Amino acid sequence: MLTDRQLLILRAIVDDYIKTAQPVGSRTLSKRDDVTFSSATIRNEMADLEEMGLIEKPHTSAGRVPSESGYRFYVDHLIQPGTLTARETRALRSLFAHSANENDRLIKHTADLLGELTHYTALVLGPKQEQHRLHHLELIPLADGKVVIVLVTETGHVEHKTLTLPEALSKEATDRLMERLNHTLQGTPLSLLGKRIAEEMQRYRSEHSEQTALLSNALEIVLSDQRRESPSIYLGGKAYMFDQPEFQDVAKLRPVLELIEKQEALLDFMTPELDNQILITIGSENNVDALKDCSVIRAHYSVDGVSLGTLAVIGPKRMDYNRGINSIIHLLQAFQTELRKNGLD
Amino acid sequence: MLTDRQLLILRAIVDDYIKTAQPVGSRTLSKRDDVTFSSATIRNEMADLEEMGLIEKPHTSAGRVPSESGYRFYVDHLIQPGTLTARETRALRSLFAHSANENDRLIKHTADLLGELTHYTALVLGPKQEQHRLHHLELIPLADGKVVIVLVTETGHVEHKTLTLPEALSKEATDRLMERLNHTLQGTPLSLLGKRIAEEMQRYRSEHSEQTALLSNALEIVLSDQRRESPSIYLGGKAYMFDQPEFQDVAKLRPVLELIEKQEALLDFMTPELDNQILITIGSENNVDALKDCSVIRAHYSVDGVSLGTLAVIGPKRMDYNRGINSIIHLLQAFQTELRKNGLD
DNA sequence: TGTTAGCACTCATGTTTATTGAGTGCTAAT
DNA sequence: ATTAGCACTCAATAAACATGAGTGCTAACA
Repeated sequence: MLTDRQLLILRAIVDDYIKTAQPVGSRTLSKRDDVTFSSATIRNEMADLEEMGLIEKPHTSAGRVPSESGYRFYVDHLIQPGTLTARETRALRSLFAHSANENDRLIKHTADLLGELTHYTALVLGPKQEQHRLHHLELIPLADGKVVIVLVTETGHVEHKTLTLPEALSKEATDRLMERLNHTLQGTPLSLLGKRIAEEMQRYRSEHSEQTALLSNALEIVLSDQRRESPSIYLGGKAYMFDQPEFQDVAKLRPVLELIEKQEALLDFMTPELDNQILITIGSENNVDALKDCSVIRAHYSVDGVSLGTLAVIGPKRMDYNRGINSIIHLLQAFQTELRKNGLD
Repeated sequence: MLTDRQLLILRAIVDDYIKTAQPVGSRTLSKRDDVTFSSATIRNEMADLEEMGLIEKPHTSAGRVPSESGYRFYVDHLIQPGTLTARETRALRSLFAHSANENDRLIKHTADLLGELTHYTALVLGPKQEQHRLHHLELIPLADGKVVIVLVTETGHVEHKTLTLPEALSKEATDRLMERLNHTLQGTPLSLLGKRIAEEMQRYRSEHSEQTALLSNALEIVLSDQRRESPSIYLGGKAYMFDQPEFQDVAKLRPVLELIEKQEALLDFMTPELDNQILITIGSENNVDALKDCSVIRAHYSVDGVSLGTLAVIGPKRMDYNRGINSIIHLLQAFQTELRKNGLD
């Protein structure tokens, strides 16, 4: 167990290092107002903290730097909540005021805002569409046997596909088919849509003419394909990565930026098993090599108890956890409110 | 006017520098197979070329490096066409084979492909939607007075907006309105849609009940807004930027990557006055500070004589112009063919 | 007269050597 | 238990030097 003084020193080291990115030495610390004891005492305590694995020195004659365990301890025990400044709260409110009632834009907006609040790169994982329920299917014929099929969910989410049919179809036949599909499938979650539509089509084909077989086939393929589309990830504040001193080296910067652009890779990362709390992972805890020098703060957002997606902030291990956590908490609130207002998507 | 020997030397310098990124000296050159004269002679010629402003030296005792004018001359006079390797052509064909018949994907795909071919970052400016003509409007009511309006163009392009109406509307009223709108507005270019719809609505409102005034108002706002959406830009091969030795310094890399993410900034850049040729701009010729160390190759693509958008490759001034130009030419062909097949978008 | 060998000169780059100073650990005195 | 004091370490910076790739110029050559 750590003594109060050790806690004070550890917190001071982490705080200082977060601010300056420079190893912090005993003399520097001894000059702080809240430190009443001498640098020699600090050195002794530091030696102990180092033995416990909470801090380390880059080399013999350098100051101390928090180790990963040090950050972990800091995050778990030493962070004092703190709040957003009035200005930030105002910014948050006014910025949301402008946001459209389309959820796509709202999400993009949220990502930007989170970046701006934290000065780190922000990620927002959009809601999985599998849970959405079908509201309406519309089939719109174009020239040349091409057909646009539009799918609207109960939440107002719209998807569309274009397909080309080898033969023209009679309007009556398609109308009949669509009416039937809409009738039978309304309310089906997108995740089941593929299967349901296959069943329905089989029944339909046995009852009806060969002509619509073509269409039904195409529909089946197209709509079951929808299901596979993974939710998208929105980025905000990408440029903040450039500001971090630890990423001034392109070799360090590159893997992070590359990972961030890779939707697939991020997907795993953004859908962690996660109690309804905020999850902070530090360096190697991320289990992703590209993020071994980064820390990530994640939180799920939900509406009416249904978890929909994830907010995340990504920065160097020497991240301002306080600010990150606070920003994400506040934004989470505002964002969820906004989402609920829009009708959940 | 340059002598043949000077041309040979200039070309050799540029070629060499493109390959190695190292200043090239007279001795190195004299060892090439196609050089029959001595390093001293080369030095004399180099002095002349330098006097003409075609090459320069980073410092007194370094080799020579092409100046911007040097690249310009090289591009204008010294490039020999060359072709893609068989493997590349095959890759190109097979990759397009997989591409969906949605133009969005086709374009994204093209951007990736262009990046892969050139090993530079590629940009594709999507077609302006202003020229598209309206094919169909569909209005789909959701719960809570929310309404999704879906717009389909003759080319199969789909846009949608969600709006919230303060009062519920009768099905008949909306059906009547939509039928009329579809009838009147079909074939209207999106660029004119805002105006047309305003006119039409005015007429309509005078004829019909107050109730639909709400809807028509909303529609007017929503649809005229569409017009403002600028065409999007697709990126491919972003990561190749990291490979360039000239961008190993974050300070150099940053402005370029930042610019590339900025849709608005790129828009100007991607819509240049451009004869139907390929346009190459080198360094300061780009008139964009962030690109002062870059060269850009651009080409418009068109279908049936209508210019639709732009392909571009962006790399260091020391870019492999040959490869860039060839790739863009071949891809341009393939892409346009594919687009025509899809029906122009 | 154009070409080339030769040579002095330049200057980025790399290596070695000192110098400095921020930091530590340990010990002895308080 | 705390702290002053001191010897020690080592990154960082600077200065001194060597190296070598490159140049420009001149004089000899074909």
